[in-house]
Amino acid sequence: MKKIVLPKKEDFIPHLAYDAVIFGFNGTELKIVVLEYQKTNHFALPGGFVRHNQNLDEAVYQGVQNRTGISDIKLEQCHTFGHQNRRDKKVLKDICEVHDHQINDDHWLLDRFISVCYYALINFEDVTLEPDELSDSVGWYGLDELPELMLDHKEMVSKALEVLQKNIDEKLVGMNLLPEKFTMKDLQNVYESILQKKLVRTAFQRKILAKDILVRHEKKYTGKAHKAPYLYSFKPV
Amino acid sequence: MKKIVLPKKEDFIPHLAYDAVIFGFNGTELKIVVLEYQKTNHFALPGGFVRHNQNLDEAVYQGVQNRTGISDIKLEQCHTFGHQNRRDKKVLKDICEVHDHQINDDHWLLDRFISVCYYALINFEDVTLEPDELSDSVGWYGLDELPELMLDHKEMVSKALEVLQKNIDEKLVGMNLLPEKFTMKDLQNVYESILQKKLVRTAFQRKILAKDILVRHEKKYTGKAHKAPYLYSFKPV
DNA sequence: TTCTATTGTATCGGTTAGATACAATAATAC
DNA sequence: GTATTATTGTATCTAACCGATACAATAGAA
Repeated sequence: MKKIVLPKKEDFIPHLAYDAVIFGFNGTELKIVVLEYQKTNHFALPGGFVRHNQNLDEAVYQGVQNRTGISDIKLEQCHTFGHQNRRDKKVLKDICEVHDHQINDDHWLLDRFISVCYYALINFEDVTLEPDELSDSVGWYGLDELPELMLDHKEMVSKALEVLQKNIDEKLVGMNLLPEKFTMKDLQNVYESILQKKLVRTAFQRKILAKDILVRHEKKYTGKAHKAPYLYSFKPV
Repeated sequence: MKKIVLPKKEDFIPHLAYDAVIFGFNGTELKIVVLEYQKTNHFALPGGFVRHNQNLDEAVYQGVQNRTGISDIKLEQCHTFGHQNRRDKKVLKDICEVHDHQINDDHWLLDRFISVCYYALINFEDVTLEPDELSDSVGWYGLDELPELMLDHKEMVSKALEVLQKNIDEKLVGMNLLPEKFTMKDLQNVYESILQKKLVRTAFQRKILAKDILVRHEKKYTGKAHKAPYLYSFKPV
């Protein structure tokens, strides 16, 4: 295994980290990005540290891009986790050892970290996940099939979902979660996946149309034995 | 002037601070707590640092108590401010110099800090503000009469107000912003101060009564020449 | 007794959401 | 070609909610 270079203590703000909950939708399912650290069986949200000469927002944006290959997304803050027991020396040591680094108990990476949690919502068919050198794999996991996550990352996922649900209307407009043209059912699937509940079809359709944010196009013939739905796209701003 | 002891670098997490926007209401006006640093003409939100052996939440709670005398309040997180230019060496030097400390440009207090902002809502007649040794005074300021605040503290106030407005219904129930018994008009004043807009009297009354969270008591005779309003209290949970 | 300001409540119209009904329709079965 | 089936688009009914308006009740002053 190629020996990687550990982040240098002097480059980063100590005790401060970020983590990101990246929600993706592919037309059917809501999933999130989870990294697996090589040969350790440890799973985690993509996260990292903030450089001394970096804005927090930028650190998160660039870090997510480096660790997952995902760029050009809008990340929003959701909560800062600051409990003093959010550290796990064993996990960090495991990860370092796989990469041929023996680190002492007082190594800065094993310190207590405060972590600022961000979240984003994207179409997961628009991106190709590319694990960085620390990670064995980076993949999409459904919310019900998450592996055991490091530290309080599970709690971060819950918090991020809560915030996303509250902001669903603003987050969805014009976002390319769906292909350019989509049916009303497609859009309802997005809402139902995020809100994690069934919506009333007729009321949903009426509500969305009343917003006056969609343009109606031709019908979509699927070959199924029933009326073909119209295709819509978001009105350009 | 008594020479105070500066916080010791080794006790605290470097580069990490908190600040608190404490909203208070006295039956008429919404105000926030602002500290004035002695003889410097610098004003700031109550804030401080997090000890290595302290949870973030606890640091904020204890810090607010130490710096303002306010205890027994529920603080909630609203945003973390992490722009790299949120530092102001001159202001910090001024404050230290007043207390007879000459500090160098590379002193840790002059570093760049990431700050986690919290907010709370209390009845400001329930507390006696007691400035700590760093502060000249600690006082309540109306949102329209705020002095110039340090760094991005003005932005923190805006953000906190925004979050408070969104959560007003949950924040108010059972909170002792008002005396034990109050009139509907009193309650409407609270809402109007926080939302910063006039509400329709009849609709407000109907909405609140429909919630079924109030107990109606005797009337309140103020001596004015008109119908006396009923007094209410929050239903015990 | 009259007057005035405020309070409590009712009513009307507009908006929104769930429930229900139903016509339109695309492809299949016959 | 006709009947059948599942799905879609829309209309209608009802209940909840809110602003606007109206109005009776009333405490104290004039």
